[in-house]
Amino acid sequence: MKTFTEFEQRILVLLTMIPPGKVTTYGELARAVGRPKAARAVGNAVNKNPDAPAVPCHRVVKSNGEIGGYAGGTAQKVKFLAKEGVVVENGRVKDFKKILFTF
DNA sequence: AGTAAGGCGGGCA
DNA sequence: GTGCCCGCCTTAC
Repeated sequence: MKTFTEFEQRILVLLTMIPPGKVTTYGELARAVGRPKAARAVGNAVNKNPDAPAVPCHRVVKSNGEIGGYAGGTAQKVKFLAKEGVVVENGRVKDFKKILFTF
């Protein structure tokens, strides 16, 4: 078991709460952990995501609706989202606000 | 122990 | 809508 920091663990848990077909933002996650300005830290935690399939890190997008980045490639991220019913256009989530899941 | 980098956010011109 | 700045938090080497 690697040294999972509280922060990381918190993010991972929150990610698992995200229902399929929905997306959240780094800012929301940061806010959920009590650090609304820790969006970067969130991205970092998610990036090191130990259980990629178990933790829907691909369901995390930027605050402006952009896909953001992905350790395996944004294309892969979009692919996964599309499979879950999330439509992505030109690197941005369609109806982002509508499928945005907030804690 | 200190430094660098990171899958960002928000505000302003 | 675009571009630029700074700020914020954490992890890893």
